[in-house]
Amino acid sequence: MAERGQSAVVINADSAQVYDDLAVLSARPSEEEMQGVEHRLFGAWDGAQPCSAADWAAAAKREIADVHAVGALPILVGGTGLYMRTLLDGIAPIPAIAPDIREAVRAMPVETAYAALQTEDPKRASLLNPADTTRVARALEVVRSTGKPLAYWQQRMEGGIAGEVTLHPAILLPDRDVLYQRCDARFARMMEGGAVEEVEALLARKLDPALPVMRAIGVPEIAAWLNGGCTREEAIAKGQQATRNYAKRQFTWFRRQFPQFWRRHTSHDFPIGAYFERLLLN
RNA sequence: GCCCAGGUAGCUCAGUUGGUAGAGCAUGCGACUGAAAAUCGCAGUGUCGGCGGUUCGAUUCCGUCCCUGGGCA
Repeated sequence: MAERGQSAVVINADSAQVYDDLAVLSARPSEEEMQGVEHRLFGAWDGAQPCSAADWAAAAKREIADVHAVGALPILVGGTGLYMRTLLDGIAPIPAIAPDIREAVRAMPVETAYAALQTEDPKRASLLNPADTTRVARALEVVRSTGKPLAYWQQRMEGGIAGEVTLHPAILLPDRDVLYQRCDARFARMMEGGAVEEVEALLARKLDPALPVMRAIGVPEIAAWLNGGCTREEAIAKGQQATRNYAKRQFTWFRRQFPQFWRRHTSHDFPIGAYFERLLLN
C-alpha cells in the first residue's frame, strides 16, 4: 500500500472471535471479507480452552511485536474493552489459580461464596455486590489460592504496552436505533447462515456449559430451541435481544472506560478509508 | 345468542378484605483488574378497558357496554 510496502495486519480483540468453534456466531470475517489482508488471533483458541483477558493480551503482545518486526502496521479490531485495556495498561500479576480451588469455588452458590469471602477477604466483600457471581468467585479463588487478598495483587498492573506503542485509537458509537436494527438483522442472518449447525457441533462436543464458548450470544438460545425448550422464533427473538443488550453494555464501556483523548466517532462520520490510508503512508 | 375466564407499566402477569398499585423482562443510565458476547447496580413509566351507580373516597363493590380467549348452542 505505502511506498515502503508497509502493510496492515488485523489482530482480533474480541473475546468470542477468539474461539475456533464460533465462526458464524461471533461474526468472524470470512476469507472474502479479509481481502487478502492477514488476520490473526481469529479462531485461535479451541472452545474447550477458556481464553482470559491476560491470555489474550499476552498473545496480542507477541503478535504486535511480530508485526512490527517486519515493518507492518498492526490494527487491533474488536469489542472487548477489558482485553484492550489489559493489553495497554496491564493487569495485576496474580498467579494461576489452583484448579481444584477454582472448581470448588465456582461450584458454590453465590451466597455461600459471598459468606466465605466475608470472612476470608472482608474488605473485598464490602466492595462487591453479594449477587455478583463472577467477581465474588474471582475474589474468593484468589485469596484461597494465593493466600493474599485481591487488593494485594491489584496494587500493581503489569505487562501493559501503552508506553511502548504509538496509539491511534478510534471508538465507533453508532446511532442507537440503527445499531439495534443491525443487531436484529445480524442475528437473523446468522440463523440462516450456519449458526444452527455451529451450535449442533458445539453441543456434540459436550463441553462444560459454563465455558465462554457455550455462553456466547446465540449459543444458549439456539441450544434451547434444538433441545425443544422453545420455538425457533423465540430463539431468534432471544438471540436478538441478547445481542442488543450486549451492544448497550459495549456502548457504556467504550464511552466511559477509555481516556477522553480516544476519539469517539459515530459510524457515519468515521472516515474509514482516509483514516487507514494516512496511517499506512506514515 | 348463552355460559365461563380475562382486560392493571412497552410485554407477561401479581395485587389492593374500598384509602389512586408492584414484580420479572424490555427501555434508559451506570459499574467493570485473569471465563467480560460474562457478571452486577440504579432509575422512570400507569386515565388499573369505557360509561354510570353506591360511598367521604372505587382500580377494588354493583349495573351496563366494548374487546380478547375458551366452551355450549
